[in-house]
Amino acid sequence: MRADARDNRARIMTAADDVFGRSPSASTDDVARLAGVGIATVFRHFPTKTELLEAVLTLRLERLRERARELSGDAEPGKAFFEFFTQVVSESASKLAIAEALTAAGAVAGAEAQEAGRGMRSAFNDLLTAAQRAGAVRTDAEFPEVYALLIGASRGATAAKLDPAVRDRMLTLIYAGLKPYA
Amino acid sequence: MRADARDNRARIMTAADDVFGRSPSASTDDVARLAGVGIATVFRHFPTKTELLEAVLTLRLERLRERARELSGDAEPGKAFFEFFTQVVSESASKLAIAEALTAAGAVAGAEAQEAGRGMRSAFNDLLTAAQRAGAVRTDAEFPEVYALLIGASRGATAAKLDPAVRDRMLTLIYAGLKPYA
Amino acid sequence: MRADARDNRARIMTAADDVFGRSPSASTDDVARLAGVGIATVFRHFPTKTELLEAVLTLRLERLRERARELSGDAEPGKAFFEFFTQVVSESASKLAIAEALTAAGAVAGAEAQEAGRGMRSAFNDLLTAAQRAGAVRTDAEFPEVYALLIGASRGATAAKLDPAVRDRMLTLIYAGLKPYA
Amino acid sequence: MRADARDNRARIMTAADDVFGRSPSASTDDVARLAGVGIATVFRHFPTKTELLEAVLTLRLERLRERARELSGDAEPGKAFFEFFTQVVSESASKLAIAEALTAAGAVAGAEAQEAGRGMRSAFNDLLTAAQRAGAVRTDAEFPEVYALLIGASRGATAAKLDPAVRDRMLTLIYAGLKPYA
DNA sequence: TATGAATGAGGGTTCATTCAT
DNA sequence: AATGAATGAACCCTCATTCAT
Repeated sequence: MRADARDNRARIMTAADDVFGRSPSASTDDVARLAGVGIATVFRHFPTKTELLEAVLTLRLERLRERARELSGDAEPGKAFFEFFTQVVSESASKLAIAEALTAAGAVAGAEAQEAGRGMRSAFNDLLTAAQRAGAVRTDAEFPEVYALLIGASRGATAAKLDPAVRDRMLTLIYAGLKPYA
Repeated sequence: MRADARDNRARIMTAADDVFGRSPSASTDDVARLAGVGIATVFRHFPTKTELLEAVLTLRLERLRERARELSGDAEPGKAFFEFFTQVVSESASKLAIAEALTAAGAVAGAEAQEAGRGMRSAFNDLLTAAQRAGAVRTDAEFPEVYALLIGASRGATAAKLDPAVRDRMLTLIYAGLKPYA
Repeated sequence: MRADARDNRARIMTAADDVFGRSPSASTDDVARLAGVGIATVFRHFPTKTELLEAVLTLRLERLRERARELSGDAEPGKAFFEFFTQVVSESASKLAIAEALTAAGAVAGAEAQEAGRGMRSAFNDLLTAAQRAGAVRTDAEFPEVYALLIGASRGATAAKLDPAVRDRMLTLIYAGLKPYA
Repeated sequence: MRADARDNRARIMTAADDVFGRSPSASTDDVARLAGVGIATVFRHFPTKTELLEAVLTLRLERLRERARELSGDAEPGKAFFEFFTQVVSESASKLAIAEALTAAGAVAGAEAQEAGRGMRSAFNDLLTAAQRAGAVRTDAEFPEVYALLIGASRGATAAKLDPAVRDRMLTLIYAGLKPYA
């Protein structure tokens, strides 16, 4: 791939992340305009709008996976787990795409997106397990329901455009339910 | 209103609830086709697609309000509160429209929908307060964050098409956080 | 025809004259609403929108014919002719239907409308001939071009929403051309 | 602008001029079909039907302005004035769009169309003034009413689909009124 | 007879995708 | 490889006309 092509691809991804983060029903033209390229260029890189959306989701998932991995070496696994959870939900409030990405993580068609979803969930599972081992999260909580909670809290924050203070109190309630002896 | 018109209106509402319950971006044609009427008939009853959507949401909200009110006289307020919560989330899993209704409850333009939203939230607040008085829900949990939890759990269940067992375990975690001394 | 039916017919005609006088592209619903009847009643009386329009034109033409006939007995034929001309153009400025009627007078399909058109033109021709005999209008001006002038002045006044003062000065120019030795 | 785009734009304009010249209520589809392009292409060049109509009017007005300017250097200002007047009215008989353009010249929203309208009226005014200075047109006739006459004669000729001979005799009457000592 | 309801064809407009430069 | 232009299917909505009450 030529250098200018790689550049364009990156700019399209950035633009798409921004545009779809604001409004998932945005048009491909919007993306092209923000990226400063012609619309045909977008379709050259992503033959289908769906593929473009999947690429955005994949990027999001990979970033979340990275963050989870960074935190997984933390000395305080409980703090690491809750910090990750909080960050995801907080960002979801302003980035529709994150909540979409979390949801679609399992249902998406493309191979790359699936792999990214698996990786992200795996990293999140590591955080959870470590926190449980450290006694910071009750051990009878299994991964599927905790992940469902993460999705729910994210989508709830996104959809309702939640007041940050309310969002934090909601997280406090969730964390109370996740902690041992609760 | 004439009998046949009332019939058609009801059929359109039912069809719209079904169609938008599956996909909120469905077309008005889809609704008309499922209802078995011409598209102009839909527009005669609901001059705008927005008004049709709002009517569906309003109906949903009114049903939820009814259910909440029925439960509000229950002898065991704690049980009543959690039962309502569970029912809402369970149904949301198969009916997008419910989650949409919960979210839109405050943001919707139409007067009727707004009133229905207020009524539903008020009835849910009554359930919450009674449960708190009965010692079944911690008293430092205030309405906004509990409602946010309800929305989040509903949207999460909807979006992820959650396995029912997982959904129940997720609710268990949420309830653990809502109960006193948790 | 029953008495109530005759009443309704008259009310529909009045409403149509008003509505189409303002906007020739108005809908049949507008007419029905202003007339205070159901839309089906309009179509019972006038099976086609075209027929309704023709009825309105016919009425207009008949009124113009009446006015021309009233003036045809006037002691001063010249004054009568110019008065009629001025009245028609003045009213056209606020009633689109008049200009339409004049234009359509010859091109309309319905038998009644054709008859009304012939009657109106005939009465106008009488006014013209009398004025010419009285020496108030040049005798080499024949009916077709004088009628064309009437149509033109009417449509011009209508279309341009002419300032009344300008409209009068325009008529002065036209009359200067119509008078003998001019 | 690319060559093919410029070609298509020209073909759309030509088609629109033709179609709207026959019937101002024609559909955008009609224009596209006659132009031999897809309907979306029409909307790409003219985002709104109104803008397309205005473009057609603007073109007409500019052509009239050009013709007026060409004639304004004529050695016989009187002949030039009447020739322009006659040409406009003659063409209007077969091109609705010209009469529409004349009428809309002052009432149109778009900046270009307004400018074209001003330019055309200004050029016509020059012709008039020169003709008056040369003693070919009475000096007490001011621009507004002469312009109103032009509009009226055009619309009259258009609407009535006037026989050319009658049209010419109508113009003779009008010119008689415009000449001095009349 | 009068009415409101129902209808389908059509209108303007948008958008994902393909084509030509 | 990059671009702007072209496309047709689909969407929301309106209206003259027909049907059922």
